[in-house]
Amino acid sequence: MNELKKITNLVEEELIKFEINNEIDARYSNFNEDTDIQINDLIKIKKDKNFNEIVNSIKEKFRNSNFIESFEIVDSGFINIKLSSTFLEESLQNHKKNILKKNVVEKGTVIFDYGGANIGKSLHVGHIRTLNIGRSLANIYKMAGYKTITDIHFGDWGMPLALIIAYIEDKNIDIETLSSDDLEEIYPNASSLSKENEEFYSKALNISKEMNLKNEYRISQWQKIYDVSTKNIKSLLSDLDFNFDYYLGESDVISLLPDFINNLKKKTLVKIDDGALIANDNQDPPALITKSDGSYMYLTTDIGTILYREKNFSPDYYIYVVDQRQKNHFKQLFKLVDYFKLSKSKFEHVPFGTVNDEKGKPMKTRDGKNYKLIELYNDLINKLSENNLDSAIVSTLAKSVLAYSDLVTKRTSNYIFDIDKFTNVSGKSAIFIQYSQVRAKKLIAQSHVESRLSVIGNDERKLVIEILKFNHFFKMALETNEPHHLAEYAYSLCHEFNKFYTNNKIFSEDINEDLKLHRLCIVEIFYQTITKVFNCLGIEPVSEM
RNA sequence: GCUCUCGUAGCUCAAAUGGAUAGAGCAACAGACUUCUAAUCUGUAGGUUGUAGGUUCGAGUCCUACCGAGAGCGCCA
Repeated sequence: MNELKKITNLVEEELIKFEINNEIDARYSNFNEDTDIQINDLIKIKKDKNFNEIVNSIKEKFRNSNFIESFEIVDSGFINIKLSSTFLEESLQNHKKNILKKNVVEKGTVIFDYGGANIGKSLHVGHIRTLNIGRSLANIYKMAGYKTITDIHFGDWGMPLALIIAYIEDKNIDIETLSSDDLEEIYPNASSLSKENEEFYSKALNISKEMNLKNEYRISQWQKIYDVSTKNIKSLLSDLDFNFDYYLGESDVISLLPDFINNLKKKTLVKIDDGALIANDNQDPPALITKSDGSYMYLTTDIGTILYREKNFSPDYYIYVVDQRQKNHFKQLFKLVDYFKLSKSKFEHVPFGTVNDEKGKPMKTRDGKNYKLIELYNDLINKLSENNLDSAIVSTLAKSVLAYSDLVTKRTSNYIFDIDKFTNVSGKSAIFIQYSQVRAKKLIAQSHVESRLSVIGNDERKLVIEILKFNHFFKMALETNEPHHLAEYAYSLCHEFNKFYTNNKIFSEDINEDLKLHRLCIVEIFYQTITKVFNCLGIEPVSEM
């Protein structure tokens, strides 16, 4: 339960006496020095004939509450409350229990589709959004009590693969000795060739069709490309701590499609239009199920994926962490889920903005190619290596920068990627929160006696209140699918801790034993909380720095 | 042309689903290390929240119009 509910209950109980059933909301506030929380809802009943009586009744209640140290009810109707030490202590103890609780599955199953990796294409800076947001949300949902399943959903079928095969044949490239670096060069070349050379394009179209018909030779070519590319992508993702429960792809679901499509035809849920098969549900633009040559498209494989997931996972909730430019695609897909009766589960597209360069265009390097994820990672390693640290710690720090610098920005904004800001080691950064966490860890390690909480004084209360805000931001991140709320919170929590650290010594001669153990207890709870936040964000705390 | 998203400090971004005085970081300037890690902390300066209206006790947030930016609109994914 939200600890502030104790306060709002007091107000609600009084209102009920006057037959008012409004739900009261309390929020943390920095209105002034004497205000920890504010309640705004009284304004709504200001016209009530008993208003003055209600106010007096609430005042009386507050005076008798040991949760409230002081309060005021101003004329405009705001209630400003300073919380008592008793309240803070109790809440902090509850918070600690809550945070140390193991994840228990008590809600439904949610499947996360994120990562956006495509066979034959290198992971580039644009991929960090789906990877970070997806991983973070999966962690958050897990903590919230859901069973989570993560699936990268490889783009490993259709025209891109056909283009690669066509190009390999066209240029007589030896498929047996193909490397992933070769593939990364081949795809852009094949793609541009298909745009200028019609003959090449129709060749690829034909290969795509042959793949769908399970032509043995094509499948064997496909398999070789698939093996080389997925091995490379998986290993990079694993190095960067992006691990999935499943590495399934479009290719895993196509076998489910022929029967399904035949069934749709029988039920006349689809019809031929301009030679192509479209859904018969009058969507505008129409939902294209197969091309006029019968081969599958984006929607087709996504439908197949739902069939697969229903059969193998039966999730209650589907979350797709995919670029917001594909909004219409998901709108169509979700309409088809109902129209074709694919599933009764909840479907949600969690869109995000593009990562742009300083001119506002999607991120590229100077020569016009994509800035690869591995390059960014190496650049970070180089930058952080300047301080003589163990290489394992440097790589963990680099990975935390990769996550944090991306996750501080609201999901939907198209943000401008700036390497200097991204790798910033002071201010609001991964390095800052890692440093704070290390400081706390070091303090805890120095103590050999069990800490214990006592009266929360003025020196500790700001930090304590900041710690208590965890619930709010966690819930906010969960409800809006926005990890940045927790990333912002990580900064303000650490900032509050660093202030505390600077101004209040613990292992100092003038600090008595009680106060020492009391402060250590708060530091411990800070540490447990920030560790939890790290976990939510997909960041691993370093041991030292 | 239609649809969607966005416009906040010099720059990059927040802002509790409508609350009081719009906050951070960077950059600038000024301070704090004989004291648990200064990758830290403190202070100064910086704003008519694109413009004009509207809704109400109250608007960065909701509505309308306009200006500006970006994205998407049938056989790519």
